[in-house]
Amino acid sequence: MEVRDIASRLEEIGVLLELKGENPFKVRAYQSGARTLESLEEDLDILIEEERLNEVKGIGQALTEKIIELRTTGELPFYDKLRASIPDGLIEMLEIPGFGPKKIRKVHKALGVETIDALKEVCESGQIAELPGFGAKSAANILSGIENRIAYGKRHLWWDVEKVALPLLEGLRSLPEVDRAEVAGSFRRARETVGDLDFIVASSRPAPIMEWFTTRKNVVEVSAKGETKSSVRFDGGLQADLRVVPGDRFVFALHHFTGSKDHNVKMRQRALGLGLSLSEWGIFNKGDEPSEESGKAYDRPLAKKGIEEEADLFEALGLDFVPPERREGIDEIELAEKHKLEKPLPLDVLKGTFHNHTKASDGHNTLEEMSQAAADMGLEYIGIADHSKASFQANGLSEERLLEQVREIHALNKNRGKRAHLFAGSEVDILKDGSLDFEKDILKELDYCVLSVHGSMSGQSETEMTQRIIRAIETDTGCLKILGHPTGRLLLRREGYAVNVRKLIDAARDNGVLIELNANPWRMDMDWRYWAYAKEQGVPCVITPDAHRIDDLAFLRVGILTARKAGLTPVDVFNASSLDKIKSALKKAKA
DNA sequence: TGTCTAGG
DNA sequence: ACGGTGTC
DNA sequence: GACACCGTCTCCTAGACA
Repeated sequence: MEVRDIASRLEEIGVLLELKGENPFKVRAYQSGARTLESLEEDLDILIEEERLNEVKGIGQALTEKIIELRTTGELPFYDKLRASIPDGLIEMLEIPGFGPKKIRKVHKALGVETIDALKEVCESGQIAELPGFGAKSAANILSGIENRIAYGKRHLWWDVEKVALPLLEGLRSLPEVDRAEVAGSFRRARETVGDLDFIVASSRPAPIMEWFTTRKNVVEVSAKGETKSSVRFDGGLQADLRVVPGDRFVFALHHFTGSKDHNVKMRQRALGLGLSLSEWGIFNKGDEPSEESGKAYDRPLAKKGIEEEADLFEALGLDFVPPERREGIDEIELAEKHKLEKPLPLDVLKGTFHNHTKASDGHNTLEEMSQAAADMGLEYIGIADHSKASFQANGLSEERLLEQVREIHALNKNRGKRAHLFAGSEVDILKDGSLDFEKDILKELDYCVLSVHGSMSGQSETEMTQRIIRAIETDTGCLKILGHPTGRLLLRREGYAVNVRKLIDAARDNGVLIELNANPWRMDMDWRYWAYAKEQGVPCVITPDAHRIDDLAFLRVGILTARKAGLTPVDVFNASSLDKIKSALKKAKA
């Protein structure tokens, strides 16, 4: 089992133990074990080998055994038993907003409630309101929480959220009462999916802003409307929070609500080390408590003056500016301290792209339209990689149709005017046994090919799938190879197939194969978390939109944000190179 | 008031 | 459950 | 050196409820 999966398993054990009402310190032990595991500097296998795992702070006897078991066998009977000892209904109840482990336990113990339906009943019958700590209001809230929990818990594609966020942001900024406005949260960090939207506004007159926000057309529910904070839900289920803060606190609120949580914790720890205390309300000297009468956290003097931008806030803690995309609490603070944080990729870094479809397979535009659209975006070149014949469902091209397309591309390039240069490629299916859907005699006619798995995705073990793809990576195609969407995931729809991504990266390194950052909002594959390793191994990234129509070329923008998140720089990104350089690289790959 | 939940 | 302390 | 015992916080804040 992968290290990250082991960590989340430990995390889950923590949750389950909490539901069982176990010793809170035991619960915490699992949670902190999960944390340390995720940010482990050393290689887990080496630690296990040398029997040094229990020397790691926070991992003792019990956790060591469980981690080893998960790593070597992927199984953990302790977990299975624990899981089986808790009714599924109780775990489901965690999705009800405002209803956490303690309350679930209480209701379970006092009334024997084990399912959501039973919970509904005791709410309606009034039994729950009798319990100490509960009342009529609690019952009503639980009931509405049950009704909405599906929509509440749902996450949304970054791309879809942006369509809601930008018009709202623009609207907020155009209000006369608004001094500054930004979107914060995981959207600003460019996470591949977003739970809810957070808007932060600087103003001294919140009321009209709240009013404007809660009366937007697509608002279906106003779940909170206070003096400084409102929450609404849009059709489609997306929730958005608006917070209005005084101008001199804007930066602190923006930073706080941008997160991530882990990043915030690290920032606050750092502040403490400097004798300061950081919160969403400002940065204070450690001893300064809020004044007695108000008790409000912001009611103390700021320890630093003149913090107007986030960069000032980082500087106050002795750090370089950390771009929002990097704030995941991984290593960005250490890097910012040592002035080693990569400069964020500029939004115009790409000179061209690869992996796009046309009408010939399952796209909607012609070669000419695609190359014109690419030029309109300021790109010098665009690669076409329509599906191969095995992708029957996508109208994959036969050998004849592909060769015909290559001829057409050459003709268009001869007389291209202001259009972008076209590269001839193919998205070649990696078949079940790891062979490719086209033979070398066809592939060598291409400028490049994208190797992707589309069929027979289930039923293979991680080892088999990894071997399958490695075999494809090692195949001589007579042209440059790009590994396409390495895990095959479709966000919010289906998990990727089981595959050892690190081994794929190693194989790509050994065979001079590039890896795609497929910026199609459903994919975002390879995942940003793996790129640091790819970069370390010297495997270049190709940012592609996997466009099926000209509008999809815009996906490149979120691809760049994701590459920023991964800490990639222009030298790591293949298609940051100009047309001439790409041409010679492609030629070299054919030699 | 204390307890619980939620938020980053 | 972990880690430090004190005890034999 | 094994064992029992005991305290245990990654940070900081708001708001709902009884």
